[in-house]
Amino acid sequence: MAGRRPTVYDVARQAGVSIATVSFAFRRPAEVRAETREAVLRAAQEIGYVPSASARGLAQRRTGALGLHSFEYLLDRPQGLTEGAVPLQVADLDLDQDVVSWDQLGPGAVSGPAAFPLYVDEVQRGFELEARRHGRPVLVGRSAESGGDVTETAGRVDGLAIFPGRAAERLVREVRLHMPVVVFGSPPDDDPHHHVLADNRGGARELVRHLVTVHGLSDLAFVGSQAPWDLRERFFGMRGELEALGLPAPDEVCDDTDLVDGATFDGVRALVTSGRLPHALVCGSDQVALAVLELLAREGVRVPEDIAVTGFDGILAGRLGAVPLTTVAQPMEAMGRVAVHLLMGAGDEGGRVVRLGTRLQVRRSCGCSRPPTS
Amino acid sequence: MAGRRPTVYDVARQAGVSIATVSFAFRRPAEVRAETREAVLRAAQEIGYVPSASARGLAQRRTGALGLHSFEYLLDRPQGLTEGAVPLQVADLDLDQDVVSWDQLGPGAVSGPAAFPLYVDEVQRGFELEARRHGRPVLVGRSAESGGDVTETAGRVDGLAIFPGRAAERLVREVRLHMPVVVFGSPPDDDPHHHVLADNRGGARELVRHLVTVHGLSDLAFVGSQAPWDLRERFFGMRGELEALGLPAPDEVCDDTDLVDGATFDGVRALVTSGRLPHALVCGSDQVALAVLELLAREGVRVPEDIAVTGFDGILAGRLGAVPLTTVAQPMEAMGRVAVHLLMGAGDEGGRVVRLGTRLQVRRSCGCSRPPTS
DNA sequence: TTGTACGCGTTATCAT
DNA sequence: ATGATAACGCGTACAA
Repeated sequence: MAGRRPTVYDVARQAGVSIATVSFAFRRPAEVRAETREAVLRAAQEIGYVPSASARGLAQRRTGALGLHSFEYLLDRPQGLTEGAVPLQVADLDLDQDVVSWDQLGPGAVSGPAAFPLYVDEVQRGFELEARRHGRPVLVGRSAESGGDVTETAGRVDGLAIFPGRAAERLVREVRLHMPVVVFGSPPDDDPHHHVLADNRGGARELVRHLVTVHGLSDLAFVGSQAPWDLRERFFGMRGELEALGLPAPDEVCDDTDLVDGATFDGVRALVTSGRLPHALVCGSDQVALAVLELLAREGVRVPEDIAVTGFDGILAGRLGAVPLTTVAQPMEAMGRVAVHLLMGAGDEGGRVVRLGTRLQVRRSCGCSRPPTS
Repeated sequence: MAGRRPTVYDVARQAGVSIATVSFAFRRPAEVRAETREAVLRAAQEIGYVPSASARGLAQRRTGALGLHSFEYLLDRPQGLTEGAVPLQVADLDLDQDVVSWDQLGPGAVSGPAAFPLYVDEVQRGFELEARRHGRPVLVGRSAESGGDVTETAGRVDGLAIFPGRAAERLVREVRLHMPVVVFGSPPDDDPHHHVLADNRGGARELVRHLVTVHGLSDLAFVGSQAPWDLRERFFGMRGELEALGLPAPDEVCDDTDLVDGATFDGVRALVTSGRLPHALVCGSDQVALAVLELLAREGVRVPEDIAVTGFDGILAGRLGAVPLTTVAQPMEAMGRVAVHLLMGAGDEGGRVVRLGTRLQVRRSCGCSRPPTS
């Protein structure tokens, strides 16, 4: 199994031909005599020859793969955002036993439904499916927030899609890659990249309209950091719709918690303690909303009876809790597919901006008892 | 953005040094004078230099990446197994609009919860997380059942994990790759590969014990193709436990439907039509069980009142249906992590076999009303 | 149809 | 500390 990997030279020698013939036998089978081709393929099979993508990529100046790189900050949390279970440490296991029992694995044996699949994962699925349709392997790279190793991923692919994460927007703008690049959910600047994003403002407006006109709620508060561009957009959308409906709109978010380690939600806590709850907490993302739901449950605040809570994204976890989450769904799989489509599009130089529509997903947390759509 | 990718030569010229110095500046920063290093890095940044993984891989004889290849047969089904919604066709979209509305995207806008994440996806997540921990990018390759392009993936990585899928077991046994290989859920043959699998027999036995001793069910029928090795193991486990409990065990499965296009479940249908239902349908996998649940619902058979139904795997979709599925959970994330661990293990030549324990997941479909565990 | 020879961009081994 | 140069394995133009 180990040992040096066989090369065309080995195959050529084995088959009694030249390396060019070996290459031809693989790349243009039609242009080589049948029996030579057979001999070559058999020789290759026998010695376990696998063409080196490195050498091929070098010769052709293209790797053939597409890349997806995400800057993540909270990964590797088996049970979800707020519960801090420790991920499985494989090195600590004794793998030589007959059976490694479930109990030895601990909570990291399976990915908790609150931790997977998140937004990134669902977009990634679309990316993988569309790449497969084009016969392209996908290289998945992930790095900690603002880590510089995008280049590690970029060096391996012909085109790259990037999740800028929470604070890496600037980094992305400065990156100057000589290949097509798609950036998800970041501001459509005058950079040379393609942008794929959801209609954040439109989605937020539709959500607010629902809360106001269907449920008669008027005092809405926004929860979520304003650092990421897309969350800012959602806040603006909320304000815009409130104003359009002739209601007062808050100037500031009521809580700018970012979902880093030990998210405290001081703003929300303050509201709860003061006893002066708004009618609804409009959260910047599902992950924020789920954490807020957990907090409220601990504090004895009932949702939706005492207060409505909404999210944004449409991740699966929002359906699973005790209180199913009303949210604005993004077309996540579609976003991944569109990214691949753009990366494969040869001619189009410039940075195209593709904005995809959202869909209001009404569930229980806004006060709807029998949701029209699941 | 386009144009030739800059190389070390370009950087060298720009910085007024030799290519060796450029290489050193990146790889052994300590061994180069501070100001030259600065100059080099600045030059690289300016012209957008990204090291070519192909060239590096060629020179070092290793790519640095790990691969995960799956042979799949049913992919790209946005809404799940039995409903045949068409996946999104990106090419048909007009991406130049202001906003591409949700309705134009159709059902393929998001991955249906019955289609994602499936078994493979959850294992893949563990694989990605563990690979990230080791600083390794992951190459995801997928091919249609029995497609030969494993080599496409293998040529790009230093180690490869393979899902042999439903019928590609033989293919995997014949593959002779000169790198560490992990095979998921296939028989631990005398091949040179590592094997990572769940305790299929043990899990099935625990499940059957529950059905018999807790619910008093004695007439159990197995549903699922016996082509895949792991499903055979589960059937054997069921028979073994029945015999151990002094009950008659069926010689054959009652339905050997494989989940290919238009899975018909003739065996199950026959049972329903005949009106002589067994006490329980023990399904070979969650996906089979979910399809069976759907079929029974259409036929007006109530679960668990008229018949119990169980699955195997523990995928998320099993929790989401109208009748939450009792199943045997595999430690999917852990399996992916262990695979990476084995691939990174340098010395160990031979094929190790790691068998991970399962856990009975009791929900409603077996007749339990208040499940002890969720 | 098949063989020879060069280039792809990087690393690493020498000299200097 | 830095520069010249030889691999690395494959594709391909060109020669035979």
